[in-house]
Amino acid sequence: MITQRSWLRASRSTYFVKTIDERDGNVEQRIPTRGPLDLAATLESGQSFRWERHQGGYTGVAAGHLFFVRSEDTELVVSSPSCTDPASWARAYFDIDTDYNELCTLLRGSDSKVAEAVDYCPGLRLLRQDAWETLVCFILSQNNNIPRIKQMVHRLCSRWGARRTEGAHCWWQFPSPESLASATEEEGKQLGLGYRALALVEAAGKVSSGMLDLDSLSEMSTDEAREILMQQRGIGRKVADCVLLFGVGKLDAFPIDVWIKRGLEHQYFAGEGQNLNVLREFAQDHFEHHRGYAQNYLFYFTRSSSRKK
DNA sequence: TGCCAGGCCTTCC
DNA sequence: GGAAGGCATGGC
Repeated sequence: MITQRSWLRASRSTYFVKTIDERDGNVEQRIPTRGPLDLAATLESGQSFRWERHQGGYTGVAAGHLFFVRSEDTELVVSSPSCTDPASWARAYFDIDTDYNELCTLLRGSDSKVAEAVDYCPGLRLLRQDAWETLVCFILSQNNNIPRIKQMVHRLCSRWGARRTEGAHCWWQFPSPESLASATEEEGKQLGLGYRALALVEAAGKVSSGMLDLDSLSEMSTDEAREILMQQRGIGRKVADCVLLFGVGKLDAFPIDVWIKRGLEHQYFAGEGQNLNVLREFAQDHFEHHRGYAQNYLFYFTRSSSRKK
């Protein structure tokens, strides 16, 4: 498998321009986005669950810090009351080192269906998130909808996350594995997490004890990493692939949820229902390169166009 | 009011 | 090995 990232990356000549945000006094940093960037699509599409609209942009918590982001023309503007170098965080988080002009061109060349999905929202980014946070969020995601997942994550953070205050701002950090490991299944259920509570507490215990080393997953093959994740309670093929794609940077992962299943069946199988294994094999062969990016665009296209109808 | 949701697990055949 | 049913509950 040829990795696409090496040649999608261009030189790291990104420059930052610092200004002062008059609204809250935080230093703003501006990053050239190198291709389209649609913040609404990216932050509300069910990759991450901790962002809210705020004064023409978004506010959210990541890596323990509170961030404000907005897009202006070809720049991403980012500030934070606590992080001293929000631009460095944003560049990684929003996949800025990938040239999305080039990526979109590559994907459009794969087939007309993918081209349609890319053209529907070329500014959709693949977020590069923390593996632990991604693991927790996607354990909660099973048989659930995005607004409710956001609620659950919010409750989880305010119950077991550390509270931080900086000036006029306060926020909850994402709970550490140690913090969640101290919780019980019953407490999770009382918080409205349902039957997912047990999987959550077990995963926290394994991560905090070192039995499950999330950092090591990036060093493994995607298949090896997936196998380890799927040994955990409450983590099946789909959740594992989401963790690998959004949290570990395995760009060949291709999570198949109900929307992707529907989309693939509609686009490639004349609407005829297919077994999940058939769809996995199809995706493996058909989307040989940049599979994870293709999945992201197809998910957004299928879900959004369906909701419009 | 009833179906659905970024599914997984167990049981049954 | 694959299909069916159960699981909690808010959104639509």
